[in-house]
Order: sequence, then structure tokens, then C-alpha cells
Amino acid sequence: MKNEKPSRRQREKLRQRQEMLAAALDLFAEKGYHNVSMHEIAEKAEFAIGTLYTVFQNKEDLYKALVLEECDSFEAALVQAIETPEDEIEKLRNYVRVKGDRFRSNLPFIRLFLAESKGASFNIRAGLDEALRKRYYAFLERLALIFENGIKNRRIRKIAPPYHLAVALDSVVDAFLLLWLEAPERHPYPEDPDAILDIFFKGLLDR
Amino acid sequence: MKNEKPSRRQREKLRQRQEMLAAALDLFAEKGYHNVSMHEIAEKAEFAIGTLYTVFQNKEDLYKALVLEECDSFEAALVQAIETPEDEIEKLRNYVRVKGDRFRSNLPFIRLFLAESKGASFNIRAGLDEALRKRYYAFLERLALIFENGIKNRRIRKIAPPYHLAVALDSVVDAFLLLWLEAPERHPYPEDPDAILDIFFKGLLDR
Amino acid sequence: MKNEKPSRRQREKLRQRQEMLAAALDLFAEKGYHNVSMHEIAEKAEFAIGTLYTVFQNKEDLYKALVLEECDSFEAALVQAIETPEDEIEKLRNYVRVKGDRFRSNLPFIRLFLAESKGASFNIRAGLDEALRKRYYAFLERLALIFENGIKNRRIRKIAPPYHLAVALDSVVDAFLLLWLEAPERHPYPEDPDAILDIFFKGLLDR
Amino acid sequence: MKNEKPSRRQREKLRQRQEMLAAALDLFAEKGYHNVSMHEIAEKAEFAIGTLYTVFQNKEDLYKALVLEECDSFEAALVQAIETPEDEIEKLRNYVRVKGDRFRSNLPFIRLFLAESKGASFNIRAGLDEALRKRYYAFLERLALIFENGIKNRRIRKIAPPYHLAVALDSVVDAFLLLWLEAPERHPYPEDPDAILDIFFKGLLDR
DNA sequence: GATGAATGAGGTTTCATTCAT
DNA sequence: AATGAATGAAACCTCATTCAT
Repeated sequence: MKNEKPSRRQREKLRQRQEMLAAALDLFAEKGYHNVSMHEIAEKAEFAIGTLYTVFQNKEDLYKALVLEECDSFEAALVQAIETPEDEIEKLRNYVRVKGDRFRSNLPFIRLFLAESKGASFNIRAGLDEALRKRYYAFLERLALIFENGIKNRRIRKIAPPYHLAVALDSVVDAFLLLWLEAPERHPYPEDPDAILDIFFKGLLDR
Repeated sequence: MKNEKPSRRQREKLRQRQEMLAAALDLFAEKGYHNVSMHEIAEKAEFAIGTLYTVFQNKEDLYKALVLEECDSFEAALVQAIETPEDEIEKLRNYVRVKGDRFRSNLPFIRLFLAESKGASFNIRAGLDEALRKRYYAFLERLALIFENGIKNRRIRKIAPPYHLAVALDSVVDAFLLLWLEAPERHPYPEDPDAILDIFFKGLLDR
Repeated sequence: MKNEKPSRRQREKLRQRQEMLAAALDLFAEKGYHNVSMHEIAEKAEFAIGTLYTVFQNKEDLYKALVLEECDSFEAALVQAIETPEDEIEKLRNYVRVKGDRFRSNLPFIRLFLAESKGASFNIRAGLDEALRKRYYAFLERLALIFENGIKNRRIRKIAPPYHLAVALDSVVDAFLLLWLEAPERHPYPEDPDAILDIFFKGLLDR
Repeated sequence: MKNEKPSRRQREKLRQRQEMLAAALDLFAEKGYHNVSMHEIAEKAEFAIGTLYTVFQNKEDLYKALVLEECDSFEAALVQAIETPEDEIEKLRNYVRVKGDRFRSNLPFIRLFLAESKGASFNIRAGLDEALRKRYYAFLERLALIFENGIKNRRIRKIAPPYHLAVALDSVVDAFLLLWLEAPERHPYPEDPDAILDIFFKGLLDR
């Protein structure tokens, strides 16, 4: 009975936290870190400003938590996507598919994420960007492993170091997704991941 | 002699403007738009705050001018790079080379630019990001034209629409450059542009 | 007991507001709208500048509130003065008496008010002056009604339209009060309102 | 020849000064002292800002000069109005007429003047208002003299001290003029000064 | 534990004035 | 004498954060 209570407390606290982060994501994604005030977040989350500060130490802390949790979820989905299938080519297809789904379903965060990871992250003093980049590089290594195995299996030609292939594939996927997401009518979203993969799979030069 | 005076004034005014923009670029690139105060810029540029406001209407105006002028210069260099050589393949090589040079020589701005164009631009109300994206898309069209001509000349295989090829190439170049520039020791900057181009030129799949 | 709390809060808030307005009145009356800073008001009222902005939206808002509330109180006193007695002549006497009392007890505001209503009000964008003038005209109509009734009762001769009589009486009262208040020794304040009223009541021309 | 040059210089300087004051009057009357910048005045007068400061020591100085000169002209007109006719009643009629003309032809300044003389003058530190009031009182004395003479002549009944009569007349004239000038259609401007004077001339009480 | 009133540092911007040309 | 570029003090206002209730 006694250790049930703290559990309820904790569950309650967690729900609070989720609601705050949800409100913050909406606002940050819409207006940017510096154009959102803590009061705004508190109001949208329907808590008092003081309550916000019982959960997060300060605005920066809240932002970091938000970005990291979103990244966790994003990364988990991608990792699962490349772990499930056996076949290397199929892993890559799955990767393209799942990344596309995530982009579509969470565009606001994608923007925030790209600003943080690709561009300069100016929102936060202590390099959130650096932490994110490290995780990103780690993920690239996993992707590279797929190419490496594919090369070992003789299913993929070694036209460049596996890590480079991973970098290239990832960047191209991002670029196409951004394209599609910005002008959906001009660049319709391709259900078939091969539309992207083929660019790599087929050689470009005439011979 | 008399019409030298206005010219001297103008030259002086221009030099002033350049110094202000240079100071601003350094600061914005280091700390981000919202973490730099006009006083800071004035101090770094060694002018009084009021003088800043005789040249730029307000902070936003200064920022826009900065980004647009840097973009102009960046774009001009790239356009020249793909116009000079006759041969399509050589154009692409030149493009990779020049873009790399620019990245290396102006990394601070690159960060700012990526934050504005790829990520979410929350700094400026009246979509600077949109203007930049439009110019970026226009440039991609020029790049696509090279592929198109290469295809006509039978030097390039049509494995995807030219515009898609342009998008893919550009994003891969960016990705590699960022990689190299972030960890120069682990990913040394390749003098040979083919290190990148080959990823496209050679088909990936084993046949 | 529980609904005492919000009431206490409100009372507290109201007291705060009154203190702020009092400090502002003193300063505005002494130095004028543009020569008083929000910091000054905050300091005099012994609040932090931010607290000022939790009560009033901005400087203009504070000023308007100040002027309007003082006017309300002033107007209420005058209205009561002309409503209480039955007799028309007595109404006028009361009016002169009460206006004089108000002038004497709140000279700083009188200045502010005259600057706003008679002179050019350049302090506030959205014509506070216009609103005040409308209220002033409305009050003049009430005054005119007294003359009208007096004329009907045959106690007052109709030497001019009642509204004109009201305008004239009011302006003369103001003029004498200003005179007396500026040089109290040379123009001692007359306890007897007839000292003013007689100028109207007795014909000036010899026959 | 030598003392012609300084004279031309002086004439030139005077013309400059007049143009500056004219521009300043327009602007001050339209927007108020604190909402007009020295740059604005310089631009409207078509001089460089520095030139403004060769003629006037500072903004306050310029404003004082402006108000004083306008007052001079206003006062001179009124003085002449009450000096020309022989007859006292005619003097008063002339006074009402001329003051009305002046109001009509220079409303912008009237506002400025009323703000300065009646209301609180907050624009200027060293009491411009005081100087103006002294002149105003002096003028009232002249007006009082007319009443005094009229009383001696038995043309005017002594219903109050002459100075009081002067104060009363002057304030009523101002009040009516303001009324007429603010709502010209509702309170048309009376060509006949007796419309105002009669209020004083005829006794109000029925007997 | 939750609240939200109060705080005040610090941001952007204006504008009267100076002074080298 | 006339100019106007340069100055910087000082204004208004916001908002992250605290702490008494």
C-alpha cells in the first residue's frame, strides 16, 4: 500500500510531464524556441507557471527534454525498421519507408530537429546539437553495417566505404522527404521506396 | 574633384556596412539570432549603437541583409562553377569542388544558412526562409539542366528525372561536406570531387 | 471563508492599482506625460517595473486609466451637486461651490485635465481628449437643463439659449477658480458662490 | 558697403529663422512637442539639422521662441483691437471680433497656446507658462481698464470689480470660440459679437 | 505539491545634440 | 557658415524565474 502511493504519484507526475512536453512541442514547432514563453507553455498545458518549474529546471531543460524524447522515439522507430527484415536490401527499403512515415506524421518536430542537427543550434547553450550529432553518427554506423553486410553477401557492390554510402543514402532520403513535404502536389510522396533507392542502385554514368 | 566627395562618402558608408555585417555574421553564427544583442554587434563592429540604426532599419533588417548578401555571393560562385566548363561531367566536378571551397572558407555562414533553409527559420517574421528556398529551388533547376543535357548527350544514363538527380547530388555533397568539416581528422576533405560523384556514377547494386 | 480569499486578492490588487495611479498622478501632474518614465512611476509607487505592467498594459493605458478615473470622480461630484437641491438657483450655487472645492483639493489633476480637454492633447494616440470632450459636453447639457427649467419657472430670464448659458457659466467658474488658485493672496477664494454668479445674474449695461 | 553686408547676412538669417519657426509651428501644432523630432523640423524647413542648431540653442529654445513670437503677434492684434475705437462698448465688440478672427485663422497655435497657458505646460522646464501667464494677466488689466472707464462713463454698471469682469468676458469668449471651432456646424460662428456680449450685458435674473 | 503575483535584468529602438569637414 | 554622420543616454517593455501562500 505504501509503495503504491508513490507509484500513483509518479504516474501522475509523468502524465503532467507528457502534457507539458506536448504543449511545448506544438508551440516550439510553430513559433520557435525564442518566440515561445514559459507562460504560453504553461497556459497551453493548463498548468500554473510554477508547476512547470517543479517539473523542469528551466526553459532550456524543458527544451532539451523535449528534443531528446522526440529523438528517442524517432530513433527507436528507425532502429526497429532496419532490424526487423533479414535481407539487406529489404532493410534499406524499410528504412526509407519508416523515415518517410515519421516525417509525414511529425513534420513540426522534423523542422526543429533539422534546425538542431544540421543547422546551427543556437537555442541551447550546452550543445544539445553535439549530443544529437553523436547519436546521429552512431545511427549512421548501424546503417553502414547494413551496407557492409550487403557487400559481404555480394548483394551490394563496394563503390565506396560503407559509412559513406550510409551518409549518402540518409542525406538523399532527407532531401527528398523535405522536397515532398514542402510541395506535396509538385513532388508527390512516393509509396515505393525504390524511387529513392534506385538513384543509388543504378549507376549513373553510361557504362 | 567635386564628384569625388560623394563617392568617397559612399565608399566610406559601404565599408562601414561591411564591417557591421562582418561583426554580425561572426556573432550570429556563434550564438544565433536571438542570443545576440544589437549592442553587442555595435560594440564588436566598433560603432555606436545609433550608427547601426543609421545603416539598418532594425535587427531583422540587418539579419536579412546579412543572409541575403552572403547567399548572393555563395550562389554567384556556384553558378559560375557550373557555367564555365563545357563538358557536363566537368560541370558537376566543378560544382562539387567550388561548393567544398565555399564551405571550408565560410563555415559560420553555412551553419546559419542551413538553419534558415533546411531547418525551421523562426528568426524572422516575414519568411526569409521562403525566399531562400525559392532561390535554392531555382538553383536546383539549373543543376537539373546539366543532367538533362548530359542525358541528351548520352553521357549520363537517365536513371531518374533530372531534377531528382540534382536534389540527390546536392544533398549528398552537403552531407559529406558537413561530415568532413565537423570531424576533419576522421573524414579528411577530399581534393578529388570524384570521391563524391562516384557514389552516383557507379551503380550500387551488383548488376 | 473560502470565498474570502479571492476577495482579499482583489482588494489587494485594487489597493496596488490605487497606489500606482496615485504615484502616476503626482508625477504626471508635476512633469507631464512625456517627462515621466515608467521606471519613475514604479519607483515612486514602490513596485517593480514588471508589476506595473501586470496591472496596466502600457504607459498609455496607465495614463488613460488615471485620467478617466479622476474624471469619473470629478463628474460624479458635480452631478450630485446639481441634483441634490430642488431650486434651480440653488443648484447653480451648489455647482459653483462643489467645483471650487474640487479644484482646491485636487489642483494637480485639474491642470492635467485642462491640458487634455481644453488644450491640445498630444499625449495619447487614440483621442482621450475626444472622449473627455464628449463627456464634458454631456455635462454641459445637464447644466443647460437647469437654465431651461429656471426659465420655465420664470426664475431666470431667457437672455440666451440655455446651452450657451451653461457654457458661459462653466467657463467663468473655471477662469475664476484658476485665478484664485494661482494667486490665492491676490484673489482670495470666495466662500460665497454668488461672487461669481452675480456677474451673470445682474445685467451689465446700465439699463 | 561694409555695413550692408552684415545687414544682408542678418536678413538672410532672419528669413532662415522664420522658415524654421513656420515648419516647427506646423509640426508642433499637429503632433505636439514631444512627438516632433528636430530632424523632422529640419527636414520640413529644408535645412540641415546642424543649421537648426546654429539658430536655436536646443529644442526647448526653439519651442519657446515659437510660442513667444506667436503670442507677440496675437497680443499685438488684440491690443490694437481695443485701442482703435473710442467707445468702450465698441472696444469690447472689437475685441470679441478680432479674437474670433485670430482663433479661426490660427487654430493650431490656439491649441498649443491653451495647453501652455490654461493647462499645465509640461513641455518646457523653465516655466514658459509662467511668462505667458504674466503677459496674459497684464492684458487682462488692459481689458479691465475698459470696464473701469465704461463704469466711469456710466455706460457700464459696476456689478463686479472691473478685473473680474475682464476675466469673465475673456473666458466666455474663449469658451464660445472653442465650441464653435470644434463643432462649426452645430455651433456656427456668429458674425455678431453681441451674441456673446449680451450674456453679460443683459441681467440673467428676472428683475 | 501547486500556484501565480512579483520581480528586475536586459532587449530593441529613438532622438537631441555634437563636431569634423 | 552650413552640413549631416555619429553618438549614446535613456525610453518602453518582455519574460525567465522565484517564493510566499
